[in-house]
Amino acid sequence: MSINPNVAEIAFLLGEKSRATILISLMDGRFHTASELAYMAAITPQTASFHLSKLIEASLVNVDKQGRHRYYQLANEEVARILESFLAISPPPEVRSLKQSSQVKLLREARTCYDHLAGKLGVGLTESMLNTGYLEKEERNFVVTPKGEQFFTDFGIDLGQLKRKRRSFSHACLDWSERHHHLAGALGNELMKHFLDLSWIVQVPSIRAVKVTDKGKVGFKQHFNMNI
Amino acid sequence: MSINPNVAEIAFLLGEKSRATILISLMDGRFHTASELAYMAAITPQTASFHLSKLIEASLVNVDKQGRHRYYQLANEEVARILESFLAISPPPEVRSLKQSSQVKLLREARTCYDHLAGKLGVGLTESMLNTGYLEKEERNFVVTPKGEQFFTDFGIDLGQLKRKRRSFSHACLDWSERHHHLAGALGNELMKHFLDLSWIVQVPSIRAVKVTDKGKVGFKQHFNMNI
DNA sequence: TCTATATTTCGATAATAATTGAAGTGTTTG
DNA sequence: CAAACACTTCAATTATTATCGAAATATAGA
Repeated sequence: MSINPNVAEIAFLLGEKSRATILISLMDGRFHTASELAYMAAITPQTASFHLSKLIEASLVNVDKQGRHRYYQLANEEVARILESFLAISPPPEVRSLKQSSQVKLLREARTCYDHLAGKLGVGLTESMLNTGYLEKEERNFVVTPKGEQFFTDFGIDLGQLKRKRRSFSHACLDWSERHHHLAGALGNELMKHFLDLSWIVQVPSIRAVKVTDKGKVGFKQHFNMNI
Repeated sequence: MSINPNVAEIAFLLGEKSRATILISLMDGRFHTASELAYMAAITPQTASFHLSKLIEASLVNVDKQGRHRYYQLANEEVARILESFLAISPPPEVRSLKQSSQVKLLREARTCYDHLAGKLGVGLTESMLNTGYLEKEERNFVVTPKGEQFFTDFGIDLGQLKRKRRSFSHACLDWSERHHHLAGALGNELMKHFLDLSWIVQVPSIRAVKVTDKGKVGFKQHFNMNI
């Protein structure tokens, strides 16, 4: 019984914190840019690039070049399954299961995804804006309707300035817990920053969860017709 | 979703060739000594000890101290399952499946286990010696009967010298392919060396398999009443 | 073309880990 | 008890590898 080299190779690649974080980040099925992945793993883009090249070499990850962006994703279903089995293998420590499960609950409820809102809150917000006709979905992006432009301006968001930024203005981001798209990009980022400024949401320390304040509950109801 | 540190930790431990070899060697369910494991992984006992202490710390492996020996085994069923799933994850390359399966067949037939015979040949030989009354099983050991002493002496094996050796004389070893015990220890080793000297068996290069020669077929039939 | 941005490559450094010789601990055996 | 043995611990060495600053490349948009 000789060991299949793949076992050790895959295990080796997973056995490094930064790479494990990158791979698990990619498990949401979305494409991610190298910078996003670097941010998530708390390393510099250079280091992320170094790790990504290793992952590509091992056929665990693919790149999709689009202009100056490079979108990374897991190479195929099997890789995702392998990673899933890894996660399944090491369940959260039993002792802290109460705290742990409440953390997962919080994350499902509302969290940051890179620099915008995700979870029930993020998806609900996006759907609300689609329903009220502020946004329209168009392939991988959301576009702001004239009605939306009026709304965002009244709400205190300078769309002109955002559009001038070199990053994606408003792309759709698939939510791992909700399995629906939510708003990402500069607009998604600006909205979240605005909610923080308005104290509608506060960040939960140490995890990526956010919480809606009482003030936020009123605000989301009034401006977005959402019941939190 | 924060990453469970266990994922990276377990993967890290598996991602090293020597440790992977040790772990997979332990998958046969038997206890192994540090020296055996070092031998299998082709490293020095010091290095094996170093790796084993890491594996113990991570609760993947247990030790059972018995006198000056320390018997290592997988910590529990779950660890075995995890390893199994790893092996399942990376099946042998399809292209070589024919060669691969014939190698496994060879190993099941007859192989070396550390320094004695295992597989069908090893188990069959042991059962033959039990049936003819040369050996008797006694817990984890085999004992040589008076009839057996006569036989081994006639066969050209100096039992006195073997008993004077500081290693286990004749313990029972569980066979992973046959799920039966076979003879290990100094006597098992001496028998195998004797078979090699007599050209009853030859080693198959690069894998741990051995092959019974035509001369061996006659010999095993004549002296051990075995049909190969 | 120039600038901002995203990413990679290069080079150097720091950190980490595997390996082994030598020495030490504890155990069995004659 | 002394010698052989199984194994570990220590210490030093040698890879290996992760990391990041600096510079290069490539692209999009003004």
